[in-house]
Amino acid sequence: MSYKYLVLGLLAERPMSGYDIKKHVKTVMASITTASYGTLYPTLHKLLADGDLEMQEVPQQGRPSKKVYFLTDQGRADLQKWLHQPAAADQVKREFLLKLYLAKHLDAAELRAMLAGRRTEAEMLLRTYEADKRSARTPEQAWLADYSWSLCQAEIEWLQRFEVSYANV
Amino acid sequence: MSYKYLVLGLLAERPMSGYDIKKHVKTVMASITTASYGTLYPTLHKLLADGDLEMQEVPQQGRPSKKVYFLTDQGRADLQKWLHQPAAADQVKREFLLKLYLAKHLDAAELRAMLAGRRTEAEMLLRTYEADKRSARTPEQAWLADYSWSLCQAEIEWLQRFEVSYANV
DNA sequence: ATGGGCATGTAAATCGTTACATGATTCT
DNA sequence: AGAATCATGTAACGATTTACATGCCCAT
Repeated sequence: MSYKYLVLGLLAERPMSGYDIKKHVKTVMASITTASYGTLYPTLHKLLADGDLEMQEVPQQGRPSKKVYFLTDQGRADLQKWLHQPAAADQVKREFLLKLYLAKHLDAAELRAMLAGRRTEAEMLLRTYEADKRSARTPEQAWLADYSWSLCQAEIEWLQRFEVSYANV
Repeated sequence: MSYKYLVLGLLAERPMSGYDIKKHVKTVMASITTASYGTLYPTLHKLLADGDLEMQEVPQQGRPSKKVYFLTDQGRADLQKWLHQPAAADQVKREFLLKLYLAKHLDAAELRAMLAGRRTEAEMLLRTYEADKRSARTPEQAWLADYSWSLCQAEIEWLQRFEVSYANV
């Protein structure tokens, strides 16, 4: 997804270390990305080299010292520019879609099982989004959870319609 | 997405060359994947080496000869096994979601512009799905188009609700 | 003759995940 | 004592895209 703007966007809010960013991503942004250390640290190094970030090492008592990164003017400008561009139209690369497309190789019972399985998964996801909505601490977090919830709900409804209509065939 | 099963699934229907697969993918599966030659040919070579496929070169008059691939029993078994597994729960990695999350760095007018832009894009996509629904030649193609249409429609509705509620803030 | 379709492929670059490597401290 | 948390990073691997490279035929 280009993690550049993820990093830039989070650091625009407050200076952070790589570890801080990973924690933030894991706790409040899990529905957007799963960015790992293997991506995050190299991204920070690259942005530092490119002049989008600066870094200050902060010693701590009883802990390893932190490398705290913060935006330069250039980094801030890059972020603003990106934010003002329209979001790239992204493909919905779902494995499920491929299986649906290849459903001719399944018999009716198998197809129904697949759809039911998918719906069960989606219903579980929906519940995590509901939890996200309740625990949201900023408007942005709430929007995100609500958006994801809405699309997930739409998928469940589609699956239900499909299951009903397919049962009659 | 692992193109293995895309290739296996298409070849299960009828033997094809890499070129044929690419054409099929481009014309009727555009909403699922954009698989390029750089992925397709190496995937075919690998599946051939792994014993999932066999190949026969077919000379043609006035055209380069084709390498037509078809499934072995092993390939057919692999495909069946995969089809019977539940689809992996996939993340909705949308660039738009990241921008929404980072919206605190935009002022109200800019946010409205972003949402409107996104809605316009989604409405265009919706029209392509409607065209896909009309031109579908198999039930599977129709399901796919209908599924994509439903999710796209849900996104548009969410954006409209958001635009309305946000206009009052 | 130029562009498009048919047909094969490779190379370089980018992107990302997973697993590994290290080491101190704090909680149970 | 062992597990979790804090904190940094690298290496190997795998996946994918884009661009390149080749060449024949057909229609305008």
